[in-house]
Amino acid sequence: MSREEGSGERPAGPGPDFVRARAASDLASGKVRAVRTRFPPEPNGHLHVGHAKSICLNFGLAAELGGACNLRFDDTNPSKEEVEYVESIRRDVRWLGFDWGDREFYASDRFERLYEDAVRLVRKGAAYVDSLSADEIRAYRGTLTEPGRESPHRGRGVEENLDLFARMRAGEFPDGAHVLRARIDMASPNINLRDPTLYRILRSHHHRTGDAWCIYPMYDYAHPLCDAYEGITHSICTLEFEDHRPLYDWVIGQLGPWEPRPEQIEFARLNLTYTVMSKRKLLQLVRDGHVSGWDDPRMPTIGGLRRRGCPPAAIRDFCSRIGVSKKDALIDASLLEFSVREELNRTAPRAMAVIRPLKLVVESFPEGAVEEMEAVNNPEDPSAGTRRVPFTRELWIEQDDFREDPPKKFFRLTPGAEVRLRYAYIVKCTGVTKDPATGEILEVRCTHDPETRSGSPQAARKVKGTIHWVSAAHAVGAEVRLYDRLFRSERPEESGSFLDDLNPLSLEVVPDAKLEPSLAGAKPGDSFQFERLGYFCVDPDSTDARPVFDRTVGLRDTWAKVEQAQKG
RNA sequence: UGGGCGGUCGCCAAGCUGGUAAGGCACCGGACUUUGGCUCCGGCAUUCGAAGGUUCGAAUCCUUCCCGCCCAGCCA
Repeated sequence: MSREEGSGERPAGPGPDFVRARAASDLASGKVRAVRTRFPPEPNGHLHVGHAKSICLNFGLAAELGGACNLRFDDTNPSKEEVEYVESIRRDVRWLGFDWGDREFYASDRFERLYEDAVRLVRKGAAYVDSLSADEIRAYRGTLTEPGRESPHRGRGVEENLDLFARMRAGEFPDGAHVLRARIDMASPNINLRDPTLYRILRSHHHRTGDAWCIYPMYDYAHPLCDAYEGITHSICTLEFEDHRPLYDWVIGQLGPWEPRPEQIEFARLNLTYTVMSKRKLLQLVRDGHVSGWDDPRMPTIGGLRRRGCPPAAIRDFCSRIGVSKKDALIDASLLEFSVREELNRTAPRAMAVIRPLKLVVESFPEGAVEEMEAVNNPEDPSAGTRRVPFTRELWIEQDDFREDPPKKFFRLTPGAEVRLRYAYIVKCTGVTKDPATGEILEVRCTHDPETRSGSPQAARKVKGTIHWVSAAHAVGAEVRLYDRLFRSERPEESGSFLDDLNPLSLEVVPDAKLEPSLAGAKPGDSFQFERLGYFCVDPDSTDARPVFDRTVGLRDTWAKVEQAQKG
């Protein structure tokens, strides 16, 4: 197997996983002529990173092997599904960088064929209409350790079953009156094989078929058949469906032959530290207002990651690094952050912004004068060019960059010490002005060395630190939203108490940060690296009058670690 | 104490036909640096859930045991 790079994406992480290996081998052995996969979301919620793992696997492996991946909506339960989700899912998959061409399918488009196949099942005696209530069926099913009992209706004749099933479809019975069941084995140790329900009567408006149907197929019946109808070769799903595979094979086997004959392969779903991934919990966060919506930047949803400024390439890289296996894994959130930083480091233009402003007065610099300093847009990408940043006598610097009483190894501004102002001059702190009443530092004062202007020979002088700044007269005020992990613990409490673990500091809004003027024209979605701080993205709430930036992720902060260590 | 599936470094994960433990993240050193960023160099499992056994040799084969996850929707 060659280790060629695919479509420009850098290979990362381990080699082929067991799913890719199997698909490749099926292709090599001639078992399948071409690989066909599918991503089959139910349109009843928004996609999240866990889905991204599946999307990258399904679309990725198909592309790598010269096959194709279908987008299929598993819309067999109209009571929970809505068309708004369909649009959201399509957008998210597309945004992640995948293309399903004209292969967009819906289980609901197969309702007629599925019904006809169900009739075939009834004809061959492999399915029957049961008239037990839901409670009775549950009671008859037995338990994990005791076999189930056969329904008194299990022996109904084919003609009666055909008649009943047709009348179910015709709407002659109320919801729940009857159900179509597979006739397999009520004593099977695998509960999924104890005559599973294939069809239920359900009067609910379907987002695509309207009121054309009042009976709907169950997942275990519709899914394998849709795979077969679409010519899927490898039906990749998550571990909890492992027990369903015998049923999947049963359905496929009853109604074949199929060419190709689809096979189900299961892998472990993604779990990430400091967040929750279940649909129910995410919905609760939104419904209860713990976050601003499905696309709140703290949410692990695709919409949340997008709004937060996470590039799709970073998500793809992350997915390639986590691997695919059958082990229940809890991935460290720092791995996602790593992928995000790596991508943004390459692509995000740099800019200077001060989040917690402290006035710095350069006493030796003439009042009213403005010098344009040349700044590099992206040291990782020379083609990004340079820009000019205005320098004046009064600047904003970061509060963290000045310490009247510095700890050891503090390389920033302190009384009597020198520091370099990025792309400008080396300045020396001459003192501070304090509020006589509170003792609060009002401003820091310094003088500059005019010989050290950036680019001049004298600028090569070594100074311990370099800090960023923004000209006070030119600063653009902005709201900056600092996000942190949504939960306090790696595994937010299970059950309903996960809400107790919410991190109260997951969002800090800074109402008046100071940005360099070049940031004024930034558009929603644009990402920047605010030098020495982190990566920030323009939020959709942003307006020209009031820019709003979201912190995607901070830069690695070695000093923070050192300082932390010093404090013990 | 029914069935299914897992258990290799703090977190992931290669290792599948036995030959003497890849890689990534994290972490710890150091170099470089007009971002305490990036980059670079170095460190980081005598051990593979446990115990036996087979073998010249086992994470890889056999046996037993332990731990974890999933399944009793007319959800997917």
